[in-house]
Amino acid sequence: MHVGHVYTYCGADVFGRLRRMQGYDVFQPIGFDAFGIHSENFALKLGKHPAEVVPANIRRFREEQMKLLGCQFDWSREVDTTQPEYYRWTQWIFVQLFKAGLAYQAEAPVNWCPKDQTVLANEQVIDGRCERCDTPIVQRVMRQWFFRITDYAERLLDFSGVDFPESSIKRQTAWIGRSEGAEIDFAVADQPAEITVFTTRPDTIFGATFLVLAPEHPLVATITSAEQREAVAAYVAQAQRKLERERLIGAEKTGVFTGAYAINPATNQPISIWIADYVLARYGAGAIMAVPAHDDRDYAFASAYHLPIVPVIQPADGAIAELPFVEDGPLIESGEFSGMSSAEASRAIVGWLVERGSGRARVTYRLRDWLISRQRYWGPPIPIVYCEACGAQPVPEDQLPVLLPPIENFRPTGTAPLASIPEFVNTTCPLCGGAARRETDVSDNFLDSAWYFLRYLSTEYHDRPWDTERVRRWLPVDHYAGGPEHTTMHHLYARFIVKALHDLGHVPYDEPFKRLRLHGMITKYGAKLSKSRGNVISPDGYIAQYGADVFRMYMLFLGPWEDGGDFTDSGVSGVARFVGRLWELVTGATPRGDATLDDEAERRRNQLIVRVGEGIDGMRAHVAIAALMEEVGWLRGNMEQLSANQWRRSIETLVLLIAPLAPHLAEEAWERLGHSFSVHQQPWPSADATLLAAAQIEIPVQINGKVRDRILVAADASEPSVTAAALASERVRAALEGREPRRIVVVPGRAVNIVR
RNA sequence: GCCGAAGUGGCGGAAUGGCAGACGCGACGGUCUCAAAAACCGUUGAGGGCAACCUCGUGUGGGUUCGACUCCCACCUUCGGCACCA
Repeated sequence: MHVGHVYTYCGADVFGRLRRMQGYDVFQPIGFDAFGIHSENFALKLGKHPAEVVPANIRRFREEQMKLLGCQFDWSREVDTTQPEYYRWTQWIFVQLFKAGLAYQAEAPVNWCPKDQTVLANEQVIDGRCERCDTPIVQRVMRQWFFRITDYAERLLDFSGVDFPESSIKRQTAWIGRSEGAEIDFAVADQPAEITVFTTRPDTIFGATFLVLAPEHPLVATITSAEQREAVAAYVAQAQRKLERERLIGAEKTGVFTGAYAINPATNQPISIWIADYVLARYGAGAIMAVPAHDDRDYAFASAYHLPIVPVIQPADGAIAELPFVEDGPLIESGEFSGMSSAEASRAIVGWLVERGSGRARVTYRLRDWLISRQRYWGPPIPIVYCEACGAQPVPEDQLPVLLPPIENFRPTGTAPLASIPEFVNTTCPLCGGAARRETDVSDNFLDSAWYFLRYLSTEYHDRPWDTERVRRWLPVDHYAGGPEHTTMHHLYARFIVKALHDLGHVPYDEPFKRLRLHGMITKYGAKLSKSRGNVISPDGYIAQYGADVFRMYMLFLGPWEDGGDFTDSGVSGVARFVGRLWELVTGATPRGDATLDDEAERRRNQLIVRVGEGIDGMRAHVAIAALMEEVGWLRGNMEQLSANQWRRSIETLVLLIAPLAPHLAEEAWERLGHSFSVHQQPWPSADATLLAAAQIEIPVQINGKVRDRILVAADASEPSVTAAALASERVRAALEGREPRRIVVVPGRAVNIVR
């Protein structure tokens, strides 16, 4: 555990504790997501077995670290995703999706991590590198299991019912990447084949002067001419060897002619068909119509290979366009469509293609189906059995879980470790009883975490994954505290799984999280905390020295929770000093002062309730802590002017308000004040709105926007009386230099501005 | 290149149209002490003035407004994300 974890957990805990005091039933669960490559690699590094390392780590994490933080986790409902009673239901979800046709097997180009020796989902490739080990990813064609998350693309774009940060919505939307356009079929000249392309610019079809297929396009071999066969084969082989990253970033456009021609359905002219790696097999149709006059990439390619460039769009102002001209504009050289605007022409041309049966409107998504298989050991076996006669069959639900067998050599080799265990592989078909083989891949770690919020509620149930009544009562999650790194992975997957389970009748709602709040990152000298950088900071020493309460508050005092911050321990002493002063107020003698400041103290007390509550509610505990510090300072300085009753009222409020932030201190203080256990079961103090404002307030008097004086007026003073008071001020009169004000703006309760 | 967030003292930050710099760190001065630490008290945006006070000041340039850190436009910088997505 490092200080980043403390920041995350305590930020969420302070919020949860406030809500509990505010009278909500708060369920704050915790669990361990300990399957997956990360845990397995860690075990490999230690030369131990994950089944041994994981429980030991969980124990240390829970007993020696988490429990010291003072978070109100419900440990009785802890989950551990590596336990059979948990992953049984992960497998059950797989079976539900399989039965619904949402899990399927396909031969497809996939991301392969050569170091981890497994495939990865698209979301788990960061900048062309493995999300876990940073190794450059290569493409491989393999038969793998996928979830049809793309079927949910449209619904995943709908955030209308949830309160998510704008950044999260934007990122998920961009990741899903909806784009409207058309599919257009091009007949191949002198061959029975047809090539379908996807374009967002059907209006430019008259300018399509060649076609480009991705090297992996299934028709490449079919259409290539005998003369070009060798060159094409060489190019395809070369493209396969390249890392995806190199293909994407390579500035130079490369490609090769297939020797074949297609007919442009708009012009009826033959156009050459090329293969180039700037066209991606996994997007759209894996093939494009190239319009070099109106697309940067096609222009670069056409220039490099001396292909024809035909402008068919004009700038709206009629100027001669500098090519490539990628904006919209009126069509030229486009037959009956000439003169139409891009938007108008797109509609008309798609209509015309539909009539001829050679095209259709089409929406495409950048989102890929979720690749679920992993050729690794440490995960839930995918619950599928292959039978010669009956094909792929799900393991019957009453036979779940498919236990992960304890094996010694689990080192990844590229083929699933489970495949080396005949006792595991060989089984019988659940349908016909004949000999069958088990699936030997395990499922993606992100599937484990895509549903745990459902399991927390019903950890004691062994006959069902969750109790419907409890789901109805507690879910969806009211406040989900997480990291922005999960935006296009965990959050997206969880939303998908819940929507799928909803459609299958297993949960009554279709968004897992109502309110999402993202925490910022804790850095050291501006760098992310990581073992490889050697800058991981453990909270243990700080907690031992200052106590958990001081450390919690210190971390949150860094600034807004969503901003994170750079960890320097230079400010811990300030929080420690504050806690010491508060403690003195609680334990010191009660003053019997003259009560002259009782009214002010009461007003401050009410204001404090509002400030602390609003600060915590907005995940800005630092302003709540600052307000508490101010109040402690004020009480210390005005003891002699407060009655014993008012003093006690103020101190008790202070203790109640600090309870979410410093739970241990507050409990002890509460007891010292003569109350019984527990301060955390007390209601959050309510502020009396009528006491928030003072009878007399000080407001600034500005002249031309510059503050020249401050005057004391009644809070409810009328405009004319405020004006009169402002003009009566010595300083104002001096600044006016005898001139008549041209205008006087009175903002009730805030300011007066005199325009000279 | 595109999308997003942010730029305020020496530092973390506060103020979301009305007194810029709350609160804290650091620094400086003081009390206590043989001394130091701790604790406590005070000062601390820049410049000017003996002083009361004055001038400037929230990345840069423009704009809206009686009034702008806050709203609008353009730009610069930093961070995060996406990136040949047709």
